[in-house]
Amino acid sequence: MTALAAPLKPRKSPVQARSAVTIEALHVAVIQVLTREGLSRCTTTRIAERAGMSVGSLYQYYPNRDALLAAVLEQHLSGIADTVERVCRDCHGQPVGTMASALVEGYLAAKLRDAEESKALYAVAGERGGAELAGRVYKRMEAAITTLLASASDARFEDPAMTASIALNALVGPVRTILDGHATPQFEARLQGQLVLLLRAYLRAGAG
Amino acid sequence: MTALAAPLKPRKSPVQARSAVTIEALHVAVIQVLTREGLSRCTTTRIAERAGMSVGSLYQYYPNRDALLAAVLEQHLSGIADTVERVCRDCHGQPVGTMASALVEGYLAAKLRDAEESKALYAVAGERGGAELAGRVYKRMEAAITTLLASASDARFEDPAMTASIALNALVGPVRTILDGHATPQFEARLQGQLVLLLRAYLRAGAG
Amino acid sequence: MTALAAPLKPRKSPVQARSAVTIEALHVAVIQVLTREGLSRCTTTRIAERAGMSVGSLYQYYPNRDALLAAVLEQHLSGIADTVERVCRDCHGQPVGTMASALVEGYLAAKLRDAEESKALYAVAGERGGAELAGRVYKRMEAAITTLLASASDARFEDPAMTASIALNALVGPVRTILDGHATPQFEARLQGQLVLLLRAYLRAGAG
Amino acid sequence: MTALAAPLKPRKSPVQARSAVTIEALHVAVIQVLTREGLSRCTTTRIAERAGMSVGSLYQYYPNRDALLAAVLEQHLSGIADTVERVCRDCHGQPVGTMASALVEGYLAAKLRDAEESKALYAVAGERGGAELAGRVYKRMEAAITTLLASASDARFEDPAMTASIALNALVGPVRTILDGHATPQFEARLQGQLVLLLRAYLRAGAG
DNA sequence: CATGAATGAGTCTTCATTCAT
DNA sequence: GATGAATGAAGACTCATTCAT
Repeated sequence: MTALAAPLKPRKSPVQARSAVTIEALHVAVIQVLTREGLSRCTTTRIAERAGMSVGSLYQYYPNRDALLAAVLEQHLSGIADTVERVCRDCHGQPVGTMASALVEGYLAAKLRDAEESKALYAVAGERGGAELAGRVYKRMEAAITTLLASASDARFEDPAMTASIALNALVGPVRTILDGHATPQFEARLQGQLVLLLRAYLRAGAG
Repeated sequence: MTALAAPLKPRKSPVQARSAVTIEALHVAVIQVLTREGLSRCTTTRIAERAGMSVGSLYQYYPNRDALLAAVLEQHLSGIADTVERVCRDCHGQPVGTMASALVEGYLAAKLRDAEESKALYAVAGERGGAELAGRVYKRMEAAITTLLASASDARFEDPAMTASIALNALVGPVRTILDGHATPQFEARLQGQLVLLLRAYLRAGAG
Repeated sequence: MTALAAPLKPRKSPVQARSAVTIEALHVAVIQVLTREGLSRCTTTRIAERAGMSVGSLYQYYPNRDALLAAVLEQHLSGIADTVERVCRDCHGQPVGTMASALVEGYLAAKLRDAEESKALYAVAGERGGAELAGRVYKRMEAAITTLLASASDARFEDPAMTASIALNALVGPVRTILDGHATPQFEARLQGQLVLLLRAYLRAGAG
Repeated sequence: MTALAAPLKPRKSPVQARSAVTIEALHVAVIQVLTREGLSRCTTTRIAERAGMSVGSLYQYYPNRDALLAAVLEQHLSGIADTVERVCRDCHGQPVGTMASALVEGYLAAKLRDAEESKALYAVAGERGGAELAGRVYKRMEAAITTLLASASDARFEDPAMTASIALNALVGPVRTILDGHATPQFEARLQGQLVLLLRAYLRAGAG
């Protein structure tokens, strides 16, 4: 996966219903193979097999393995970013305490909804092109949070972009720890509360 | 890298000076090849070549490629953990504000000292066994920080382990963002200050 | 192209105008794809696409890829042979000097009229069955020239067939050199004159 | 074989005796597979199998299939060119009649010595890069013949290069006809005599 | 009849690992 | 102990051909 970022889009636009179904089957298969076999054993043959089609068909929809993996990763990350953006719109103009809890809840919910998927895709994101792709999506979230913070009813930030970036990235670590399975049940149970605590404290401290 | 977690230790104990030197050369070579070629092109032949020895010799020291990669990853993460543990010993009994800044400084310094190495190894850590290995090392750091927090002169934590874990993981995300290169120069410049802010605010908020 | 020599003829007799048009479109497409992509990338899908039809339709007209390529090659070579035969008829009974210049002019004109086509088809002719096909067509030309030589008004050949064959094949090499592009502009410019010189000299020398 | 001309040389210099033997085995195998199966079925697997080694070994000596085919073609053509050059040196300063017969004899002998090999390689020479390679070697022969003609004791050529080129290429066609098998036994038997006749007539006619 | 998605055998190429020297 | 040639399984990708729509 040297050029994961290259051709991200399916070859055929899923105009026909069948295409959409096939593409979805491929994405699901990727997650499954990734989960069961790991990235290095996530081969086109195995993906196609699990998706119930031939390798040839896979290549009818994606120009190469990397494009497929990238598409799956992008779909996943876009979903997370969509959630964060929606949360940001909903909290616009609220006090920072509300923002903090809404962000934590939204991000956590989005990431944990398909925990398997989230976990499986960390490996893909770690590859060359995956990091760039992830970077682009993170920028979207950062921008949304920046706008959000600037609208806070009870605080004023000197450098909202910086604060937004730190805030977002501070959520990433702990959530990944859970997904990677290095967390005790306790940790998991109390995570959301602690993250709200963390974010509120930081936002309040960071406000002028 | 199907069994990254398997045999971590070199076959030979580095009793002889030559072994230690050879092993070190291999580790350095791994980082270089990883950086220049990426994980998928980080082959045993290339590693051996860059380390100035034959593939055969490589297999004298490690039973297989995964063991070598795992050893390099472990060495790297152990180094980070050592730093964190030292910092924790040094700050024992201090106020939380001091602890926060010391932890941030120590962790950042350790990770950014060999930024190339840190970055290169993310891919290795993403592989099957890498996550578990990373998890084990993180436990060490978590334990050290837990002990540290419990010794704070100006605070008392209800669940120091939980707080330690969140605190540590909150550092991970932002640092990775820098290493992945998705950070603006501004971000990088002000990172340490913001992380100290973040950690202090969280620790104070989390203290009973 | 394992069995290039196999079924040469289209499945449908071009009774219907549409068939003839479609077949012609396919032949043109073959030349274009061959020129732009080379033999190994001259696939049925690409041919059909360029001919403005589906692969399925292509198989309505030819039983397989090799049959199509063979048909195109045969059409091309037949055209050359037709020209040579016509020239031979036109010069019947003339002196050898006239024959030589007419043959050279006719062959050169036919081959260079569609230089791209001629050039593209060398690769096809090089394949297994292509050589046999080419051999058959050359026999036609050889026969025509043999008859021609036997009718010469100013010469008598001991073995006209032999002389015809050598004469014909002596033209082939130089013309191919031009088409392959290894010829200087000078060469090209003076080629016809030299070939006439060559042929006249040989025919006169070969005449009893 | 899109880039047949690319890396022509073996990866390892055949310093060790074993290398030379292995390389020779590969070259022989290429000719055999080419002869028995045709160019399109001349795969790396089949070549290696016939050479009595594994595919991996093949790739230890050549970076890819095209490089191997190109090397075989070049070796063959170089041999022909060597012969022609030697003949040209030997006849330097002789009368054109002598030159003509020596050239014909030399070229024919060289090409027919390993008729199978010569025949098999026509297909390779037809490929993209093969034509260029062949072009380069032909230039060598052309140059040698040009020098030869300029030294003729009994003739003076206005444009020896042009004459050399036509003369050389006029040999190519008839010889190929034999090798392709489209020749009657008669043709073959009398070929040399006729070619000498052809060349002598042309050279004498072309001399000022 | 036309279409073009699906198939899967077959290609080239790479690489971890072994073992004779 | 060191070396590096040999191995061959496995991966990514292509393409001729078929057949359901």
